[in-house]
Amino acid sequence: MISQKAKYALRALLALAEAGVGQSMQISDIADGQRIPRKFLEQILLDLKHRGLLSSRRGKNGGYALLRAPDLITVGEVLRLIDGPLAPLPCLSRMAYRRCEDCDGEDDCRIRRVFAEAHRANTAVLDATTLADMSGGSAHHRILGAG
Amino acid sequence: MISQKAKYALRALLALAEAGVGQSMQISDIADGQRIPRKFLEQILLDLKHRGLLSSRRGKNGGYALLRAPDLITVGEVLRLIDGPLAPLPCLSRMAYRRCEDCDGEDDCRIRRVFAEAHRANTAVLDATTLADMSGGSAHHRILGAG
DNA sequence: TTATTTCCTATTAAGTCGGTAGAGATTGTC
DNA sequence: GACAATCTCTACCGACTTAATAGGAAATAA
Repeated sequence: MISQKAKYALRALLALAEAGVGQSMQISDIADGQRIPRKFLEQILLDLKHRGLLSSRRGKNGGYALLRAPDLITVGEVLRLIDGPLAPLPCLSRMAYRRCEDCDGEDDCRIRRVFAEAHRANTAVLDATTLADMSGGSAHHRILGAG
Repeated sequence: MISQKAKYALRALLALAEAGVGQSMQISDIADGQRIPRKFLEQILLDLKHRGLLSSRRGKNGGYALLRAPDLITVGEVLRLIDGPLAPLPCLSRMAYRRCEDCDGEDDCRIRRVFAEAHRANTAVLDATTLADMSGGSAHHRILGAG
Protein backbone atom coordinates (compact mmCIF):
# COMPACT_ATOMS: atom_id res chain seq x y z
CA MET A 1 0.00 0.00 0.00
CA ILE A 2 1.17 3.50 -0.76
CA SER A 3 0.92 5.89 2.16
CA GLN A 4 -1.83 8.40 2.75
CA LYS A 5 0.86 11.04 2.52
CA ALA A 6 1.76 9.98 -1.02
CA LYS A 7 -1.88 10.07 -2.06
CA TYR A 8 -2.21 13.58 -0.66
CA ALA A 9 0.96 14.61 -2.46
CA LEU A 10 -0.30 13.32 -5.79
CA ARG A 11 -3.67 14.99 -5.35
CA ALA A 12 -2.02 18.28 -4.43
CA LEU A 13 0.36 18.09 -7.37
CA LEU A 14 -2.51 17.33 -9.72
CA ALA A 15 -4.32 20.39 -8.43
CA LEU A 16 -1.21 22.49 -9.05
CA ALA A 17 -0.73 20.92 -12.48
CA GLU A 18 -4.23 21.88 -13.48
CA ALA A 19 -3.73 25.41 -12.20
CA GLY A 20 -0.82 25.75 -14.65
CA VAL A 21 2.94 25.63 -14.37
CA GLY A 22 3.55 29.24 -13.35
CA GLN A 23 0.31 29.58 -11.42
CA SER A 24 0.45 29.37 -7.64
CA MET A 25 -2.10 28.05 -5.20
CA GLN A 26 -2.24 28.48 -1.46
CA ILE A 27 -2.09 25.63 1.00
CA SER A 28 -5.58 26.34 2.24
CA ASP A 29 -7.09 26.31 -1.22
CA ILE A 30 -5.54 22.96 -2.01
CA ALA A 31 -6.43 21.55 1.40
CA ASP A 32 -10.03 22.66 1.10
CA GLY A 33 -10.40 21.60 -2.51
CA GLN A 34 -8.89 18.17 -1.99
CA ARG A 35 -10.10 17.63 1.56
CA ILE A 36 -6.63 17.15 2.98
CA PRO A 37 -5.81 18.05 6.61
CA ARG A 38 -4.29 21.49 6.34
CA LYS A 39 -1.32 21.20 8.68
CA PHE A 40 -0.43 17.83 7.28
CA LEU A 41 -0.48 19.24 3.76
CA GLU A 42 1.84 22.03 4.90
CA GLN A 43 4.49 19.47 5.70
CA ILE A 44 4.02 17.64 2.45
CA LEU A 45 4.26 20.73 0.26
CA LEU A 46 7.27 21.99 2.17
CA ASP A 47 8.92 18.67 1.62
CA LEU A 48 8.17 18.72 -2.09
CA LYS A 49 9.63 22.20 -2.22
CA HIS A 50 12.84 21.14 -0.50
CA ARG A 51 13.14 18.34 -2.96
CA GLY A 52 12.94 20.66 -5.90
CA LEU A 53 9.46 20.01 -7.22
CA LEU A 54 7.78 23.20 -6.09
CA SER A 55 8.54 26.87 -5.63
CA SER A 56 6.86 29.00 -3.00
CA ARG A 57 6.22 32.53 -1.85
CA ARG A 58 5.44 33.65 1.66
CA GLY A 59 3.24 36.42 2.94
CA LYS A 60 0.08 37.78 1.47
CA ASN A 61 -0.71 36.34 -1.97
CA GLY A 62 1.84 33.65 -1.29
CA GLY A 63 1.50 30.05 -2.36
CA TYR A 64 3.09 27.11 -4.12
CA ALA A 65 3.66 26.45 -7.80
CA LEU A 66 5.09 23.65 -9.91
CA LEU A 67 8.69 24.14 -11.02
CA ARG A 68 8.39 21.70 -13.88
CA ALA A 69 5.78 20.97 -16.51
CA PRO A 70 3.33 18.22 -15.49
CA ASP A 71 4.52 16.00 -18.31
CA LEU A 72 8.00 15.99 -16.78
CA ILE A 73 6.93 14.79 -13.34
CA THR A 74 6.31 11.06 -13.05
CA VAL A 75 4.28 9.21 -10.48
CA GLY A 76 7.33 7.11 -9.68
CA GLU A 77 9.34 10.18 -8.84
CA VAL A 78 6.71 11.54 -6.48
CA LEU A 79 6.33 8.19 -4.78
CA ARG A 80 10.08 7.90 -4.21
CA LEU A 81 10.22 11.42 -2.78
CA ILE A 82 7.43 10.81 -0.33
CA ASP A 83 7.47 7.10 0.51
CA GLY A 84 11.09 6.25 -0.22
CA PRO A 85 12.33 3.37 -2.37
CA LEU A 86 9.84 1.53 -4.55
CA ALA A 87 11.96 -1.62 -4.69
CA PRO A 88 10.68 -4.71 -2.88
CA LEU A 89 14.22 -5.59 -1.79
CA PRO A 90 17.08 -3.29 -0.79
CA CYS A 91 19.35 -4.99 -3.31
CA LEU A 92 17.01 -3.89 -6.09
CA SER A 93 16.72 -0.27 -5.10
CA ARG A 94 18.36 2.41 -7.19
CA MET A 95 17.88 5.07 -4.53
CA ALA A 96 18.71 3.00 -1.45
CA TYR A 97 20.77 0.07 -2.62
CA ARG A 98 22.02 -2.30 0.04
CA ARG A 99 23.57 -5.67 -0.49
CA CYS A 100 21.32 -8.50 0.66
CA GLU A 101 22.62 -9.85 3.91
CA ASP A 102 20.57 -12.98 3.76
CA CYS A 103 21.62 -13.93 0.32
CA ASP A 104 25.11 -15.30 0.53
CA GLY A 105 23.66 -18.80 0.59
CA GLU A 106 22.88 -19.88 -2.95
CA ASP A 107 19.14 -19.56 -2.55
CA ASP A 108 19.36 -15.84 -1.99
CA CYS A 109 19.29 -14.87 -5.60
CA ARG A 110 16.35 -17.07 -6.43
CA ILE A 111 14.32 -14.63 -4.40
CA ARG A 112 16.00 -11.66 -5.98
CA ARG A 113 15.22 -12.80 -9.50
CA VAL A 114 11.47 -12.90 -9.21
CA PHE A 115 11.28 -9.62 -7.38
CA ALA A 116 13.58 -7.97 -9.87
CA GLU A 117 11.17 -8.82 -12.62
CA ALA A 118 8.10 -7.74 -10.66
CA HIS A 119 9.83 -4.51 -9.76
CA ARG A 120 10.75 -3.84 -13.36
CA ALA A 121 7.15 -4.36 -14.47
CA ASN A 122 5.88 -2.12 -11.70
CA THR A 123 8.25 0.79 -12.22
CA ALA A 124 7.88 0.59 -15.98
CA VAL A 125 4.36 1.87 -15.42
CA LEU A 126 5.02 4.30 -12.58
CA ASP A 127 8.05 5.90 -14.17
CA ALA A 128 6.32 6.29 -17.51
CA THR A 129 3.16 7.93 -16.22
CA THR A 130 3.30 11.67 -15.63
CA LEU A 131 1.02 14.11 -13.87
CA ALA A 132 -0.04 15.25 -17.33
CA ASP A 133 -1.00 11.68 -18.24
CA MET A 134 -3.04 11.39 -15.07
CA SER A 135 -4.83 14.64 -15.72
CA GLY A 136 -5.39 13.84 -19.35
CA GLY A 137 -7.49 10.79 -18.69
CA SER A 138 -5.50 8.07 -20.46
CA ALA A 139 -3.77 5.79 -17.99
CA HIS A 140 -0.40 6.70 -19.49
CA HIS A 141 2.23 7.25 -21.29
CA ARG A 142 5.26 9.01 -22.46
CA ILE A 143 6.87 5.83 -23.63
CA LEU A 144 4.75 2.75 -23.73
CA GLY A 145 2.20 1.92 -26.34
CA ALA A 146 -1.50 1.53 -25.64
CA GLY A 147 -2.61 0.02 -22.32
CA MET B 1 9.77 -3.39 0.53
CA ILE B 2 8.57 -6.85 1.42
CA SER B 3 8.97 -7.78 5.07
CA GLN B 4 11.78 -9.81 6.56
CA LYS B 5 9.12 -12.27 7.60
CA ALA B 6 8.05 -12.81 4.00
CA LYS B 7 11.64 -13.37 2.93
CA TYR B 8 12.06 -15.94 5.68
CA ALA B 9 8.83 -17.62 4.65
CA LEU B 10 9.92 -17.89 1.03
CA ARG B 11 13.32 -19.24 1.98
CA ALA B 12 11.76 -21.80 4.30
CA LEU B 13 9.25 -22.87 1.68
CA LEU B 14 12.00 -23.22 -0.90
CA ALA B 15 13.90 -25.45 1.48
CA LEU B 16 10.80 -27.58 1.97
CA ALA B 17 10.12 -27.62 -1.76
CA GLU B 18 13.58 -28.95 -2.41
CA ALA B 19 13.17 -31.58 0.27
CA GLY B 20 10.17 -32.92 -1.67
CA VAL B 21 6.42 -32.65 -1.29
CA GLY B 22 5.91 -35.47 1.21
CA GLN B 23 9.24 -34.97 2.95
CA SER B 24 9.28 -33.17 6.27
CA MET B 25 11.93 -30.94 7.79
CA GLN B 26 12.26 -29.73 11.33
CA ILE B 27 12.20 -26.09 12.33
CA SER B 28 15.74 -26.25 13.60
CA ASP B 29 17.09 -27.72 10.40
CA ILE B 30 15.48 -25.02 8.32
CA ALA B 31 16.50 -22.30 10.75
CA ASP B 32 20.10 -23.46 10.78
CA GLY B 33 20.29 -24.05 7.06
CA GLN B 34 18.76 -20.71 6.14
CA ARG B 35 20.11 -18.72 9.06
CA ILE B 36 16.69 -17.65 10.27
CA PRO B 37 16.07 -16.92 13.97
CA ARG B 38 14.59 -20.13 15.27
CA LYS B 39 11.74 -18.85 17.42
CA PHE B 40 10.73 -16.41 14.73
CA LEU B 41 10.64 -19.18 12.18
CA GLU B 42 8.40 -21.19 14.50
CA GLN B 43 5.75 -18.49 14.27
CA ILE B 44 6.06 -18.23 10.53
CA LEU B 45 5.74 -21.95 9.87
CA LEU B 46 2.87 -22.26 12.28
CA ASP B 47 1.14 -19.46 10.45
CA LEU B 48 1.70 -21.11 7.09
CA LYS B 49 0.28 -24.29 8.53
CA HIS B 50 -2.85 -22.57 9.79
CA ARG B 51 -3.31 -21.09 6.36
CA GLY B 52 -3.21 -24.45 4.70
CA LEU B 53 0.19 -24.46 3.05
CA LEU B 54 1.96 -26.88 5.37
CA SER B 55 1.28 -29.99 7.42
CA SER B 56 3.11 -30.79 10.62
CA ARG B 57 3.85 -33.46 13.14
CA ARG B 58 4.85 -32.96 16.74
CA GLY B 59 7.16 -34.91 18.94
CA LYS B 60 10.24 -36.84 18.04
CA ASN B 61 10.80 -37.04 14.28
CA GLY B 62 8.23 -34.29 13.88
CA GLY B 63 8.50 -31.49 11.37
CA TYR B 64 6.81 -29.60 8.60
CA ALA B 65 6.06 -30.59 5.03
CA LEU B 66 4.47 -28.93 1.99
CA LEU B 67 0.84 -29.81 1.38
CA ARG B 68 0.97 -28.82 -2.27
CA ALA B 69 3.45 -29.34 -5.07
CA PRO B 70 5.90 -26.44 -5.46
CA ASP B 71 4.56 -25.63 -8.91
CA LEU B 72 1.16 -24.93 -7.36
CA ILE B 73 2.38 -22.38 -4.83
CA THR B 74 2.96 -18.89 -6.19
CA VAL B 75 5.09 -16.13 -4.76
CA GLY B 76 2.06 -13.87 -4.81
CA GLU B 77 0.12 -16.28 -2.63
CA VAL B 78 2.86 -16.50 -0.04
CA LEU B 79 3.28 -12.75 0.05
CA ARG B 80 -0.44 -12.22 0.59
CA LEU B 81 -0.49 -14.78 3.39
CA ILE B 82 2.40 -13.20 5.24
CA ASP B 83 2.37 -9.50 4.38
CA GLY B 84 -1.28 -9.01 3.53
CA PRO B 85 -2.65 -7.32 0.41
CA LEU B 86 -0.28 -6.61 -2.46
CA ALA B 87 -2.43 -3.82 -3.85
CA PRO B 88 -1.11 -0.26 -3.62
CA LEU B 89 -4.61 1.05 -2.87
CA PRO B 90 -7.41 -0.57 -0.85
CA CYS B 91 -9.79 -0.09 -3.75
CA LEU B 92 -7.56 -2.31 -5.90
CA SER B 93 -7.19 -5.17 -3.46
CA ARG B 94 -8.89 -8.46 -4.11
CA MET B 95 -8.27 -9.72 -0.59
CA ALA B 96 -9.00 -6.54 1.33
CA TYR B 97 -11.13 -4.38 -0.90
CA ARG B 98 -12.29 -1.07 0.54
CA ARG B 99 -13.87 1.77 -1.33
CA CYS B 100 -11.60 4.79 -1.62
CA GLU B 101 -12.78 7.43 0.79
CA ASP B 102 -10.75 10.17 -0.78
CA CYS B 103 -11.93 9.54 -4.27
CA ASP B 104 -15.45 10.89 -4.53
CA GLY B 105 -14.03 14.03 -6.11
CA GLU B 106 -13.42 13.40 -9.78
CA ASP B 107 -9.65 13.29 -9.39
CA ASP B 108 -9.85 10.17 -7.26
CA CYS B 109 -9.90 7.79 -10.11
CA ARG B 110 -7.03 9.45 -11.90
CA ILE B 111 -4.90 8.08 -9.11
CA ARG B 112 -6.61 4.74 -9.18
CA ARG B 113 -6.00 4.25 -12.89
CA VAL B 114 -2.25 4.44 -12.83
CA PHE B 115 -1.94 2.26 -9.76
CA ALA B 116 -4.34 -0.27 -11.20
CA GLU B 117 -2.06 -0.72 -14.16
CA ALA B 118 1.11 -0.88 -12.07
CA HIS B 119 -0.56 -3.39 -9.78
CA ARG B 120 -1.62 -5.54 -12.69
CA ALA B 121 1.92 -5.58 -14.07
CA ASN B 122 3.33 -6.42 -10.66
CA THR B 123 0.98 -9.24 -9.78
CA ALA B 124 1.18 -10.68 -13.28
CA VAL B 125 4.72 -11.63 -12.36
CA LEU B 126 4.21 -12.59 -8.73
CA ASP B 127 1.12 -14.69 -9.36
CA ALA B 128 2.71 -16.49 -12.28
CA THR B 129 5.94 -17.45 -10.55
CA THR B 130 5.87 -20.58 -8.40
CA LEU B 131 8.24 -22.06 -5.88
CA ALA B 132 9.17 -24.57 -8.55
CA ASP B 133 10.06 -21.75 -10.94
CA MET B 134 12.23 -20.16 -8.31
CA SER B 135 14.01 -23.39 -7.59
CA GLY B 136 14.39 -24.21 -11.23
CA GLY B 137 16.49 -21.22 -12.04
CA SER B 138 14.38 -19.49 -14.69
CA ALA B 139 12.73 -16.37 -13.37
CA HIS B 140 9.32 -17.80 -14.26
CA HIS B 141 6.62 -19.07 -15.47
CA ARG B 142 3.59 -21.14 -15.65
CA ILE B 143 1.86 -18.74 -17.95
CA LEU B 144 3.90 -15.99 -19.46
CA GLY B 145 6.36 -16.35 -22.27
CA ALA B 146 10.07 -15.73 -21.94
CA GLY B 147 11.27 -12.98 -19.62
C1' DT C 1 8.58 -41.77 31.87
C1' DT C 2 11.50 -38.96 29.46
C1' DA C 3 13.34 -36.45 25.61
C1' DT C 4 11.96 -34.24 21.57
C1' DT C 5 9.32 -31.38 18.91
C1' DT C 6 5.55 -28.51 17.57
C1' DC C 7 1.92 -25.19 19.50
C1' DC C 8 0.44 -21.02 21.52
C1' DT C 9 0.38 -16.61 23.95
C1' DA C 10 2.57 -12.78 25.86
C1' DT C 11 6.06 -9.34 25.82
C1' DT C 12 9.41 -6.08 24.08
C1' DA C 13 12.17 -2.32 21.81
C1' DA C 14 12.38 0.37 18.03
C1' DG C 15 10.38 2.42 14.28
C1' DT C 16 6.52 4.27 11.15
C1' DC C 17 2.13 6.60 10.12
C1' DG C 18 -1.05 10.13 10.24
C1' DG C 19 -1.77 14.00 12.24
C1' DT C 20 -1.70 18.23 15.63
C1' DA C 21 0.51 22.40 17.85
C1' DG C 22 2.67 26.51 18.01
C1' DA C 23 6.07 29.77 17.33
C1' DG C 24 9.03 32.10 13.75
C1' DA C 25 10.05 34.39 9.25
C1' DT C 26 8.55 36.85 5.19
C1' DT C 27 5.59 39.61 2.37
C1' DG C 28 1.84 42.91 1.04
C1' DT C 29 -1.29 46.65 2.49
C1' DC C 30 -2.98 50.52 5.10
C1' DG D 1 5.26 51.12 11.25
C1' DA D 2 1.56 48.17 12.37
C1' DC D 3 -0.86 44.38 11.03
C1' DA D 4 -2.63 40.51 8.77
C1' DA D 5 -1.77 36.78 5.78
C1' DT D 6 1.05 33.12 4.48
C1' DC D 7 4.73 29.93 4.32
C1' DT D 8 8.65 27.65 7.51
C1' DC D 9 10.28 24.88 10.92
C1' DT D 10 10.53 21.84 14.96
C1' DA D 11 8.50 19.25 18.25
C1' DC D 12 5.19 16.23 19.78
C1' DC D 13 1.46 12.57 20.01
C1' DG D 14 -1.15 8.04 20.05
C1' DA D 15 -1.82 4.05 17.57
C1' DC D 16 0.15 0.62 15.06
C1' DT D 17 3.74 -2.48 12.92
C1' DT D 18 8.02 -5.03 12.77
C1' DA D 19 11.24 -8.33 14.18
C1' DA D 20 12.10 -10.55 17.27
C1' DT D 21 12.43 -13.17 22.35
C1' DA D 22 10.45 -15.98 26.27
C1' DG D 23 8.41 -19.65 28.26
C1' DG D 24 5.37 -23.01 29.04
C1' DA D 25 1.69 -26.46 27.14
C1' DA D 26 0.62 -30.34 24.36
C1' DA D 27 1.73 -34.27 21.54
C1' DT D 28 4.63 -38.04 20.01
C1' DA D 29 8.33 -41.69 19.94
C1' DA D 30 11.29 -44.67 22.35
